Amino acid sequence: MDHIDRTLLTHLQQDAAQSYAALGQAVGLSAGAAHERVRKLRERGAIRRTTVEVDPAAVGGAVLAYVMVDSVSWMGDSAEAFAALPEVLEAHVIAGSASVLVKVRTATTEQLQDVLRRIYAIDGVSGTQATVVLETFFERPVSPELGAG
Amino acid sequence: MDHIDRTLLTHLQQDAAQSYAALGQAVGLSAGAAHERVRKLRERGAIRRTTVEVDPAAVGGAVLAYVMVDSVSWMGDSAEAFAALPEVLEAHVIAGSASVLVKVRTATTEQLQDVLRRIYAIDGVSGTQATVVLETFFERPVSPELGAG
DNA sequence: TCTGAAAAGCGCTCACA
DNA sequence: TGTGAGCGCTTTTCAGA
Repeated sequence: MDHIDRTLLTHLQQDAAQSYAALGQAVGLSAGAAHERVRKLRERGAIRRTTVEVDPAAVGGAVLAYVMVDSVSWMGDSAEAFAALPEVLEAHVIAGSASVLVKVRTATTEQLQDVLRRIYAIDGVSGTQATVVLETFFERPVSPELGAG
Repeated sequence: MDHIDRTLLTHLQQDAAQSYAALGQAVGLSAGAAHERVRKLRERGAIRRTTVEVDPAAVGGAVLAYVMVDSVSWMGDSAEAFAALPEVLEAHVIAGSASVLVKVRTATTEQLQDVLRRIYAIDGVSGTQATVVLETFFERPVSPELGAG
């Protein structure tokens, strides 16, 4: 994982549909060499998959909220319970008073309320504190340049 | 945006490198028709871009934290100040006592501390409350099937 | 809006350095 | 780990329905 690899990752994050010739030119390599490096980045798992970025508002996810989930028992193996709710995009075990932090997207605040009800129904959950987002400044992928430290 | 479009989006999220022939077969259309639908999804902005999913841990982002940022003044036009910090992956204006919620990834907790210092230096910021993630259950893209309501 | 086919471009693999 | 070239497949386009 050198500077060239990080630059390749940055360019692929911006546009994964570009040709290997263009990608190679951006880092001063031939198309074949760029292809080989990207193949290895996939092999190592640094690149997980090629995907498309979907506008949340276009598919019924205009309302964004973060929910602190309090519990009375250990939530360490409740991943599936949260994953079963399609509106829950992220679920993390956190340090602090609450035990799980989840990111939720719904079309309306009524649907958000329904998701909170379904979270509350999960075994061990004793309460929820929802924080509704009024405006999103930006959402962006992790910068490979952080690795340059 | 009908059922076919939502299915196309779901398949593209899973693998944007597959052929239009395979994509069309998944929804019962010819490659040409699938191509035309995807082209329109891009045109409308439902698909923002084709990208790669990068493993955060592979590029110096192993530590994840959410930070509530309190302020003494209106933070509505401080988007650039947060965007200038590469470790800040998301920044949202929120309802509630704090005024901005940010998602941060760093390699170490020492670097997280440094990011908090730089956030504190932003004009109007009066305090930060960081919540460190101990374990991530999952992080996934918005489900196009939400739109089926 | 779809199908089917033709043309142009690219991915992938190879021999070689 | 790199280059450059070839074959084969895919993207992209278009006429027709």
